[in-house]
Amino acid sequence: MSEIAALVGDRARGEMLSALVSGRALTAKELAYVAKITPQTTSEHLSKLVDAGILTVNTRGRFRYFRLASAAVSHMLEGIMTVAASGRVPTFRDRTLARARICYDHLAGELGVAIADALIRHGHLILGSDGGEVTDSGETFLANVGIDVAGSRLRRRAFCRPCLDWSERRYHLAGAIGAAIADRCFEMKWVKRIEESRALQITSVGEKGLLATFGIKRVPAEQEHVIGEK
Amino acid sequence: MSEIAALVGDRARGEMLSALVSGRALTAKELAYVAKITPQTTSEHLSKLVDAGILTVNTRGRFRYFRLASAAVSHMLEGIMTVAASGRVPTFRDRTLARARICYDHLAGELGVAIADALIRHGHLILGSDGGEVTDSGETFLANVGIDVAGSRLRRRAFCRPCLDWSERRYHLAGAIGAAIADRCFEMKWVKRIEESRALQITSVGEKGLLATFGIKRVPAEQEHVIGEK
DNA sequence: AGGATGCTTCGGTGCAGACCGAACTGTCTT
DNA sequence: AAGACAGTTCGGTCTGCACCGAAGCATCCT
Repeated sequence: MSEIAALVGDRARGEMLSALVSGRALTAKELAYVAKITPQTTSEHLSKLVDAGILTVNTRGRFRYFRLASAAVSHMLEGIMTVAASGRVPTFRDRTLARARICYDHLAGELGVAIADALIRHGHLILGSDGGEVTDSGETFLANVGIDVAGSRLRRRAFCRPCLDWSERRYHLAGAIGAAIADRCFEMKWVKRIEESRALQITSVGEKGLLATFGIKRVPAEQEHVIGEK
Repeated sequence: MSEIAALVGDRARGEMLSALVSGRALTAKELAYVAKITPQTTSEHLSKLVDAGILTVNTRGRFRYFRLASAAVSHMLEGIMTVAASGRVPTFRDRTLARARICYDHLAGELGVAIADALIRHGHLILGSDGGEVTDSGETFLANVGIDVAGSRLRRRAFCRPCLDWSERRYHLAGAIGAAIADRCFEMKWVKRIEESRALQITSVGEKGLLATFGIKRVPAEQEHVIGEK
């Protein structure tokens, strides 16, 4: 265990991994930039991370794209961030991330929770002890939003989990359906990435769309930030 | 983030933290023993962990008892173990832990999942998007087992989460109710700790009790161990 | 072909931090 | 009061490893 933690425990590697929680695949050079180190050193770090099964590589010509190897890795990183954030005074950046962010491949933060809540409240989604399921009405509903649950790739089986993380201690939708919803939100330009981070900004189109579709009102910005346990 | 991970990333500190995932409070000397280092060095490590908010101390006379500071810390550690275990060949020890173990203060592993499943199947527990709730029948049922949900300390609100960990990728019951169930299982000697680890052994009394109470049959020992994603 | 670009390998430097021995504080026992 | 025991503080050693410069290997462009 300590071997894995030690890999995350280096400043430079930590920066790289944080950048990759956005779910994007980045090249070695881009990662060198975010970690503020030379390409040589970056290369060493990356090969260690790949060897440990934390990252996977995808070579495209002379570029090598690195991404998190699995949802388990993303989950681990969020877990570490949770502990790191507790007891710390939330920065502006923290608050931005708490509002809406990408967590590997799905939406998290207040936005992610609000969407999951809305789906459940309207009976579009049922959550049981082992994930959940999209209902018939949910299938129709999502189809109207532009997500074809019945179609090929997606199974109705939903995977939900509580990003028991530093901003919300509630469930949001992960897995294939969560990823599809996130993709669709990008497609419709409801959200867009802030800088190169995993924080998201809800566009004005998005605010209208979210209200009309899910009944989600703008989250007041001055809302108190909840941190840590109980 | 990397600061927290670096703290876990040391071999000696990792051993100590692993020992503490059992939920027990251990003294500095005991931790020195499990980490195989001298008391001086242990002291340094422990003060770092306490400063970082990973551990809390409880001084009793000349003894100082250390324990994990929060469920978030426990959760983080399980997340790291998940990644560490994936891709590794499961050892006998892994299999023992996968069967039944203590996760901070509640039951995890196959046993933890089986109990949560049984409660849901019999309508004693409902899980929603934000944790769950013990039903009326559940309250009666648990009272018969010796757990007073209606009583003072416990609220009906259940906190469940998927220990998306290396042994089971399904929900089990955590929080106050999960802890109460675990306590009661110890009280009735249904389970007992193995060695000084967080692994649990189901006693013969326990096997009978679990079958009679929850309808849980003995899990076949030769069952294949599931590791990793998907 | 020649040069630019992305990335890796190698060799050497320097620093952080894990570790222990020795000495000290505080608590409990007899 | 003396000794045992739990834990800490201090000083010093030594190793692991993050880092970079230089050089090498692919791939792409023109």
